[in-house]
Amino acid sequence: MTTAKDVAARLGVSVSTVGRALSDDPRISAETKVRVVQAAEAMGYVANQAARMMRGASSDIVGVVVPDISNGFYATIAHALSETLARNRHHLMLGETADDPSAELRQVRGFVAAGVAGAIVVPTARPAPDTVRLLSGMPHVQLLRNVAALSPQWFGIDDDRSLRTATEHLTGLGHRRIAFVGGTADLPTGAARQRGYREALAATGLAVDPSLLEIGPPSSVQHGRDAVGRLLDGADPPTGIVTASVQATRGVLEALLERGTDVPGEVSVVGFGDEAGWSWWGPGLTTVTLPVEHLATACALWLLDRLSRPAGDTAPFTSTSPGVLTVRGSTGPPSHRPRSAQ
Amino acid sequence: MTTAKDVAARLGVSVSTVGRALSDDPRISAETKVRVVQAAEAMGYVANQAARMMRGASSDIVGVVVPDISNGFYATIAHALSETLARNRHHLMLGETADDPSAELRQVRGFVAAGVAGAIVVPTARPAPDTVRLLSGMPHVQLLRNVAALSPQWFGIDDDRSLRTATEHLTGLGHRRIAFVGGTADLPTGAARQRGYREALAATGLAVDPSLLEIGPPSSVQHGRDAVGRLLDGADPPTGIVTASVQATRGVLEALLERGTDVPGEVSVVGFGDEAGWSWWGPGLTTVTLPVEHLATACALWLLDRLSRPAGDTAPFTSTSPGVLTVRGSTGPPSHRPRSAQ
DNA sequence: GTGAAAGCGCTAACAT
DNA sequence: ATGTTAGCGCTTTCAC
Repeated sequence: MTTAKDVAARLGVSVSTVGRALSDDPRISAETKVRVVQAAEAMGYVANQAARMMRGASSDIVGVVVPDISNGFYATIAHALSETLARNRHHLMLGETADDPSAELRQVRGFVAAGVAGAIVVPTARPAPDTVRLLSGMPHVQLLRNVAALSPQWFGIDDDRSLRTATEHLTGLGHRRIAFVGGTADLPTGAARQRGYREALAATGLAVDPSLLEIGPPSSVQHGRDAVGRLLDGADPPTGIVTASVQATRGVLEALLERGTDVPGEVSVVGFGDEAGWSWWGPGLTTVTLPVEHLATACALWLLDRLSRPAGDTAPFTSTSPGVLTVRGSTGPPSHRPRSAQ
Repeated sequence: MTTAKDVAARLGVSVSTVGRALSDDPRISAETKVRVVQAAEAMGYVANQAARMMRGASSDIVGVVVPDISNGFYATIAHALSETLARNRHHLMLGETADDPSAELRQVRGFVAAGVAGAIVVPTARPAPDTVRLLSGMPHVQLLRNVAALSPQWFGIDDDRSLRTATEHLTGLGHRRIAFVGGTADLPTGAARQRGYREALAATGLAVDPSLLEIGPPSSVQHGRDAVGRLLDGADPPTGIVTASVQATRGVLEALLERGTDVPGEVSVVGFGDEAGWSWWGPGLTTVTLPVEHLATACALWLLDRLSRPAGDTAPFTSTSPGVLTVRGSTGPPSHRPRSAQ
């Protein structure tokens, strides 16, 4: 690996001259600068970041933690982050947690060891104390999920409003038995989405029927699948379903397709997020489209800005963007089948 | 930040004693070890990784370069890599190239600067000379794509056979006008896939009709969309289409849906890869399912093994896995519409 | 305008 | 069994 010393030797100058020329120091003559830059280029010189960091410089690496990169939702986010970071001459270290706090801790430990400049985190429901401590030692932002133990900087979806929008779409169509399929209230996102659902029902004077509340683990396709079975095979099935996570939506869609359920004839469905293929699922999925790319980009830009500032500049900051309802074919008025109750 | 020096000073021993005690050196007395370990713990000492790396220690970071992480295909790969690396106590630095050699170079420069232990690369068609040189300086493997300039270690799909399988499925059903929609032969993968298509046609004694060859940029959804228009609006449209990349498939599916084309009545389609939702696209997409996860896992394991070996152990190694045909509803016998030619 | 030298924190070869 | 010293590659005084 070529070092500054090698470049200096080749040109018959000192290492300090090389260093200064490459950092565009005003004291170096234009001619020398050109010579040095060309030689460095020709020799494939890349400054050793470890050596720089020993001199107190912070790296140009930003750590990013997501639950699961194979989830299209997080893949989109990672892409937006990666692009924004790259455009600003930064690099990305990626860690997956699978929603496991100990995996999260391992990843954050890796960030510290690598000396990342900062971190962007989609945290697990309850990060380990060590995770919290390590993250406190570096600039970081929370993305999507917001846990109180971490920094008060957060970029997220307006989860409450998104689910209210979804649910109101169904109440507006005349539905009165609307099921909710989503994650636990452990996660602030889960709690907010449930709240939106409840608010929308309350606004129409509807009570929440506990048998229509299908609460499962954070990001579980399986839970979505199982919920469909329980709901539609129940004594008094819903005429509408709102889902509250991308994975739950996925499961619900798959299960409905397998059962050959008539959508929206037998049941209307409003999804959460908009993944590849959802527009051509059955009659086309009516869904709450989330501005994930903008969100991720804004988040990355905020962190980059934060990194360029002197330390300690940490005013609480929160940014939420609402989802937008995209109406396709999976929702319609409830059918009036004979019903014992009601 | 407490350093080994601080710990040494507190205990009145030398820095080397501290270093040795913490690395469990057999020459240090048990009693001293305990004292040092306790003091280090109490003072919150964490070894400076940058300093270690300057001493030649390699990091536990593996660089991964993919064209585009928002592409579900690569997201799946990144997930498999991340999981395998994490299980082996390694971390992942992710770079996207967007198939641009200069972006690729920037990412690889980042890897070098960060002192990654090795790299897993899905290379662009023509990596920059600098990219090649930098990668030569570290253990690396090619994934999916295989360019001659880089190391002879490669894990990929048997592209030739996969496309032959896809094409033979259509010839077997009686199709004689089969279009190919895929990327240029610039990329070895593109070339091999075209070859498979040609071989399958040749096996049935069919000539390649240049007007049915829709060759476009590497990973372009748009090209897939445009190709459908040109093919179906042409004078003598095909009765079958095989696609040769995930993105091309995506484009073809979208375009067919928009046109409202009858599949497989008007045209049969065999896809490449199997993304979320393809099973419920129209009549269900018949496609060549690729063993990407196994491939990525094997690739990561190989690199990890390579990293644990003494340097120079670099026998050429190639592993290819074939795709498997999954038959769904998008393929059937050609319909016999009146035709001027033939 | 440029060179020489110190030092960041660590480890390993070389003393005791 | 422990201490001393050199040096990794870089930046940054301090000299000239």
